[in-house]
Amino acid sequence: MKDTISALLEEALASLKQQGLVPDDVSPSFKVDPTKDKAHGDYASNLALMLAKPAGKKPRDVAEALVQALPATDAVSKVEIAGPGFLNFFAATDAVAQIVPTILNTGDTFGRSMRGTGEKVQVEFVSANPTGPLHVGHGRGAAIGDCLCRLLEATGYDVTREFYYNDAGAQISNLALSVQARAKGLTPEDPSWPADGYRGDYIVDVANSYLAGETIHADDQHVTGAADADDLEAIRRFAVAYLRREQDLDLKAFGVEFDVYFLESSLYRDGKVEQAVQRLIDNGHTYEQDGALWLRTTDFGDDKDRVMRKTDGGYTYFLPDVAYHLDKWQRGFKQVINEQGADHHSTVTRVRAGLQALEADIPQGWPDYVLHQMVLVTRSGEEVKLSKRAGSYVTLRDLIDEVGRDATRYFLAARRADSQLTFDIDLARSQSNDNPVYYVQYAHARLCSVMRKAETDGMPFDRELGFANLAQLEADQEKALMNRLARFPEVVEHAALNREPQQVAQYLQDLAADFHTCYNAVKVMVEDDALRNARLALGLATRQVIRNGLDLLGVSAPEEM
RNA sequence: GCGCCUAUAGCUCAACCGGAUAGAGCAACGGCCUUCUAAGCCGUAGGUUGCAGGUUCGAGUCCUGCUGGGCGCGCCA
Repeated sequence: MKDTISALLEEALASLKQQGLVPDDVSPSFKVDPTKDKAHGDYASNLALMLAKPAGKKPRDVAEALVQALPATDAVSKVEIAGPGFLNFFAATDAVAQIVPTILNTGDTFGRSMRGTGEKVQVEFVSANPTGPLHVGHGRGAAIGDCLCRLLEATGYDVTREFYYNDAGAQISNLALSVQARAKGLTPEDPSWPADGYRGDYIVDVANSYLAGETIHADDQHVTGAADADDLEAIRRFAVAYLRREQDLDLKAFGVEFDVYFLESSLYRDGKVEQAVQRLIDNGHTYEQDGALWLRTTDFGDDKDRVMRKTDGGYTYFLPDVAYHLDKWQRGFKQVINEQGADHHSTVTRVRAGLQALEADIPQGWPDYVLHQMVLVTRSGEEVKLSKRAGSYVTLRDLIDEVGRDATRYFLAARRADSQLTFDIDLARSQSNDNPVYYVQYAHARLCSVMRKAETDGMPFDRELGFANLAQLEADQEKALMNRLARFPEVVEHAALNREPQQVAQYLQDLAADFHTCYNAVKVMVEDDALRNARLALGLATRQVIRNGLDLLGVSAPEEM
């Protein structure tokens, strides 16, 4: 419908140009938007307002000329000029209702497009260090990242989900020392406990498993505990494998799976870190100072230069990051999105600066970043800070176990990444109308119930009869619902291109509200065969779109509640 | 001190490339179940979009300055 109106306006615009009312070189990016107020029709355009200045006329006069020039069509029943010069389009009921067969004929693919034309996109997200269980912040990253991937896939991109494991840095040495200390029976209270050691109870589990000689299956590798508390290297390998497996299990329980697990250690093993260093030195962007090797990132917008090789010969985390991103580029990803916590935002400038310094024809501003703000968890109005297992933070596993996968995913993905999120456990658990997840799922279950009723009453949906009588869907609530359904594809595209999964959640709540309103206003199971089947068709279409939308969020669509 | 994010109804949040009278839910108040799931619906009330300027036909949205909140400013990641 929106496209139809845009096309009509394009023709009218061409006609005005021909008449000499508008200069030929004007091609405004005008909008055709759904109206907020029914009095303004179904769609409104600002084209006349955009043309007023170049045409040297009053907006309303331009609007008048546009209306005159609009080609005839039976999709639109009425066009009005309103306000400062908006064109209000009233869609013909028949035309609006055509969305119903469109949805039912395309089914699961309704809302999908080939906008991305199969282009490769990589989304890196979660990327937690294998030093402990995933926390709520990782959960937010997982929910946002995975929904983004689903949106991009629905928009026609070839998506790779990637998880980067920092398995080579100082944090890992720290982990090994902590597990070793536990294996030797030390506790964090002991004076010889390693400085900055990990204190959570899970370290005890790792140590016990190691001492018991258990075998860990993580990814493609199997690591068996050497049971030797003095073999720090064996402890390190075992602990990393153990925690990676644990994180994988949590992510699986959350419905998130990755295509590629990229290990930081592989960058060292394959010489990619060395190559990156050499390239930066060769390009003349480095200098030695205080016994360290620095990269002049200030040449590329950073506020201070950064150390890349420490006085002890080791590299700072930032250098493998640069090497890693060069590798992404060389793998052919013209589009890369990094989803991370905003507490790491300082790496954005740094990594981009490092990539520019490589002089590898990587565009400025590559890669994209989606940064999410902190998550605060509350219960009974109080902040929850501790979990026994992890110590100082709430784990993703805690949330999934307590409130369920659907509610956890929905809550973590339904807010703009930019704003801080308060995760209210009581609200997420509540099976009541103040819980948005249930509100949407209930709409789906209710529709399933209607369909079941149609079957059991011996009046199953007759597709041909339904499609033939869609013009009978004349109630305001039905028109509003159909207009909402028609918007789904643009919502998907918009959410994908702007990297804003929360728009899908917002849309679903609006759609569910439109449906519930309709449900209360209009009875589906009426005697009149024609009318009943038209309404069943609308119901099925609504159910399909709710299902498609929930699927983009990775949330289930229950048939009964 | 500097950088990034943020401020919208009592609360939690929306608002598509700048569009018409800023929208939902919760909480409050009043209604709707002998009829397809009341986990629902209808209605009432609730706003100087943090403050002050600017840009223009038009600003919650863009620009500048302030104020409050979060995060960051390591040879940690």
